[in-house]
Amino acid sequence: MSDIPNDQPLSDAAAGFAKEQLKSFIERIERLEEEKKTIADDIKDVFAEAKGTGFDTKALREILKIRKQDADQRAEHEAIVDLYMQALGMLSPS
Amino acid sequence: MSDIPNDQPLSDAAAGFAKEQLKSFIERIERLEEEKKTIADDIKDVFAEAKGTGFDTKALREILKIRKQDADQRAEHEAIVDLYMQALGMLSPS
Amino acid sequence: MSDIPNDQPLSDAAAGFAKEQLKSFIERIERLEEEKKTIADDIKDVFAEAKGTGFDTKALREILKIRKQDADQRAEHEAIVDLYMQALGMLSPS
Amino acid sequence: MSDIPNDQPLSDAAAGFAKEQLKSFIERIERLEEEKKTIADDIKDVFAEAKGTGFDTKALREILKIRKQDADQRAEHEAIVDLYMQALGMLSPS
DNA sequence: ACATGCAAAGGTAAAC
DNA sequence: GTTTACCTTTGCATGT
Repeated sequence: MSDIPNDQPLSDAAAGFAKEQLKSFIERIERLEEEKKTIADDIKDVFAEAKGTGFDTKALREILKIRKQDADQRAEHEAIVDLYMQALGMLSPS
Repeated sequence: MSDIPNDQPLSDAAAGFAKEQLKSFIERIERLEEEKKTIADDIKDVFAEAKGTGFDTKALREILKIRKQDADQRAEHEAIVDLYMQALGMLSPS
Repeated sequence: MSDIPNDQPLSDAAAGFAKEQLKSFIERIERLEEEKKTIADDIKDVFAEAKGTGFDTKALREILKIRKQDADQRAEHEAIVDLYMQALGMLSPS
Repeated sequence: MSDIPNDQPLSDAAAGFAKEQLKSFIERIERLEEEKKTIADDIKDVFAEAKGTGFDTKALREILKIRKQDADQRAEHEAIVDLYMQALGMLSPS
């Protein structure tokens, strides 16, 4: 529940600066959130289109999940290989 | 990495078409999910930057939430006004 | 922020009953949370013991993660097989 | 799944021993994680049961949080008292 | 169309 | 300070 830092013993210029910064951060985030929502809506549209073409969305989601898991696991396997190679001194520690 | 089953009583052409369509849907969605993740990461970066500048992220999130609520309320209010105006014949029905 | 249900127009007996019930639920949960914490501590102990024996805990965690992923993926694969079999009418829908 | 690398300059006996140890640690942890999950599920069940009886789970969680804070404060207090007693020679150091 | 249950994502807090 | 795990919340799908 803390507030914006130090607007008491600051010059008006500094306070105004912090205010502008705050406004900037807020607006940047809101802009990005908007873009994110747009993309989320696009995804929904694609699902709807696929459903309209006769595909089962539940199966589609399942496929996407598995493909994601595959990718994750590939990354994990590489991570553990690196870890072992480090342990064997075949790789310089990061 | 198995494909969709093509042992239904479909012509090879139709099966191949469905397969291409499926591939297209999957790839479109995966592409969009990637974009969504990029933006989510961007948002994280902005929060990190704000934190580094001395702002309290929890307070920032609270402000964003309030502003979002306000926006929602405004939208809802306008929707009701439109509805009334439609009912009164002051607006053409959508 | 709602409260315990209906303690206004209830007989003292009913109110007492609700109070006892509440106490019972709270205590059951607190008991379980305690057990959960004990086990979490046990896990930490095993990691510490392994580390003391010369094992790299980071590698251990990596192995555990992969084994978990394997299990999850096996379950997912079975789920999608079922889904396809349903789609092909080889399985009754759940 | 792959094992730990045994191409180090270790005797076969030593390598086999390490392998057994690793397996043991992994299995002990997985066993404990399973138990932890069981208890977490039990807790969920109790919340569900409470909800079914008409209690507001959000309020229940709030009560639990407050009681936990109280317990933590009490524990902290006792720790300080112990510390003082140790300092005064009224308690043997841990 | 609504309401409920479930799954995924994000946020928060703790552990290393 | 970074990462990881838990928990909360939200949105999505399903059924009535």
